[in-house]
Amino acid sequence: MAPRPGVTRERVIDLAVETIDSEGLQALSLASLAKRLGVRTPSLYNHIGGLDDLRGALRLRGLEVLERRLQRVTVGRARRDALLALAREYRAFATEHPGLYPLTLSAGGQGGRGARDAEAADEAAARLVGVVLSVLSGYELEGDAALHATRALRSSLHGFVSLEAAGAFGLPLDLDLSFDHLVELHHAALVQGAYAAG
Amino acid sequence: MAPRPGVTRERVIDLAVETIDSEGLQALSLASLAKRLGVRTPSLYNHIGGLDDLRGALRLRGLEVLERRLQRVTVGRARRDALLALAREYRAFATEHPGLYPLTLSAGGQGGRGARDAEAADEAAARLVGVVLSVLSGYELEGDAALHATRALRSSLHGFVSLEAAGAFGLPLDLDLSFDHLVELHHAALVQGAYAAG
DNA sequence: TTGACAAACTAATGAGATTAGGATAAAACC
DNA sequence: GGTTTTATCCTAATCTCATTAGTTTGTCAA
Repeated sequence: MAPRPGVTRERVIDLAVETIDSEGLQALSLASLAKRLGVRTPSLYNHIGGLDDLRGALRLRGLEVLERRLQRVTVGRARRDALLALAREYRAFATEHPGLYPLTLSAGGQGGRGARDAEAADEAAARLVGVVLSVLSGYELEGDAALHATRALRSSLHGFVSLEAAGAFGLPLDLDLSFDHLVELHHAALVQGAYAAG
Repeated sequence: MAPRPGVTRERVIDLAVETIDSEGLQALSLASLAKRLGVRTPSLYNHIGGLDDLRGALRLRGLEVLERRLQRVTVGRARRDALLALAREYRAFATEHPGLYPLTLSAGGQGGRGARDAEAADEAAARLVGVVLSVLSGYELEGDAALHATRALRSSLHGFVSLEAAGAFGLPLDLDLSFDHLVELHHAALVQGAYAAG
């Protein structure tokens, strides 16, 4: 299918993921990717539409992996069990992919080559929210309450892992414990119907 | 004090704040700042140590303003009153400063010209955490519980405003309501001593 | 008026993204 | 097997930007 079996879009993306997770988001450059792939920079344009397109592809990749992981750890579980599993897996993903994780929240791309990716990423993001909603459905919320609860949970999870990654939790206090406390807080609120009025 | 009253460090920083809040973080460049200041790019180096130094200065600026604002709205209030005021002001700051806000969480700088700024920023960040701790002190937590609660609250606040800024809350459901729900969740947990075991 | 100094300038370098156009190897086709 | 097609890769060039070096020039103070 492809003449001269060398670089492929997948290989570029794979290498980009490795790069940003080990060296940080700011270390992502077409020049360094090309060098590590043994190719000149402009050659990358045969596989990706440019840096923005690559970022869009990375966003899609991250969302797909995260959604799959959350899906996997929550099947067969419900309520507190499912909630804790989902939360811990979310944090694990962010910890293992410190570069990829923040890209999953970047804004969708514009037009051009990455339009398909942007659309697919939006769908993956919707499925991801769906997984969270499924977990919360075990608490039998009704109407808008489930949506408010989903937003609250996503906020707490994203906030915690972001602050953790930024090194914003300075004090020498167990982070795992803090995280579990945070999740328990949500569980308690869900059990006690804190969202009923909403 | 200064020959040729033209550009000053403060003016550069002020203009940088305007730029990132109106055009986004990625729009920050020495070239555009210099042009808007009516000066050649290298001249900026008489006032700032470079782009990294400028980012460090912006981080400091953001932390100082945020801390001052949170301080102001919580004096004379306690418990639920103080908590809600602090949370809303936090969100207001993030909304009014979509470019400056994320910089407040960036990692501290290294050496060189920005070392003083980095140190000052760390102190401002510590004061900011102090404000949150003060608000939570009204709930009479003891020991590590207060720290866990602070982390939980910061996580939720940062997460919400980040997701909001990223446009990650897609559904047409009132955001103000979701936010207040989230804050009430923390209030309820604090009142009910959810952190007692910690 | 003059000397000192900060602030501004020009010139140059280097990294990086991106585009245009030509060369080529591999696959597809006859 | 030879030919055509096509995707991949290349070189060359342009553009933007950050940064450094070295020089000029206002402005203030003595």
